[in-house]
Amino acid sequence: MMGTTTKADYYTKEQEQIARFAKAMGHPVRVAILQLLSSQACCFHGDMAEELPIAKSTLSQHLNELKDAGLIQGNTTPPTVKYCINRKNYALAKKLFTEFLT
Amino acid sequence: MMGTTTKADYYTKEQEQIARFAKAMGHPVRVAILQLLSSQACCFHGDMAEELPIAKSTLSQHLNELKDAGLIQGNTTPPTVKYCINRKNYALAKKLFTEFLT
DNA sequence: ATTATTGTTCGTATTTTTACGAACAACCAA
DNA sequence: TTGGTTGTTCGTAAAAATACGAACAATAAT
Repeated sequence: MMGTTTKADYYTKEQEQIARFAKAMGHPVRVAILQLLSSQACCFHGDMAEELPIAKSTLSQHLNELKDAGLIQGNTTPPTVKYCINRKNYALAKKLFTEFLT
Repeated sequence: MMGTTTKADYYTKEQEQIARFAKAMGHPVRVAILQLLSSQACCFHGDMAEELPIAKSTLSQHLNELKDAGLIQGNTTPPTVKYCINRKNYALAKKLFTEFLT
């Protein structure tokens, strides 16, 4: 099917990337998580579970979305998991948003 | 029910606001719309409908979400509608994101 | 070997998002 | 009045997001 333009490739990589970061930040609990991680070097899942008004299984889902978007990274040392901001992508997000919102 | 903490008021206003802006930007087509509006002073619905790979009714929905989030504003002069960036909130979003992503 | 701790995965339910075409409303032109 | 243009609203369908508790896995401690 050469020459067709599907919806998958209509948008630029940059548009997709901005949307991806933005979507990950598009829920208050994920904003709260990022702020927690950003203020304190790193954080254990359990510490966050205590702070936040959601079930631990729900927290896992949100952490996965942030991880999939590249905004955080998790370090498993069973039975605990330590999460940190992915500084490289965090900086990229800042750059993209700053340019975008001009 | 004094003294209860519902989910509605767990998050700070700032967290809610960041999430709101981010959510609005969390779809490639809405990123594309904002870029269109940002580059050319303003834009008519119809012009965007031609550029974008979605039905006009779908475009209306996306424009409404951006409007509800406060990122754009629409000026109706029937039968056309002219949309513009809401510069005040655009700047607010930039400020919030920049601080947040530090 | 049992038990306790931590976090993920599974199953499920509810809500929200995304998308489309058809129908409609509002205005201008013939 | 009859069309023509523009954009919204309606009805609907399909997909994704959100949330929870129960069950599970992996390790450390007793």
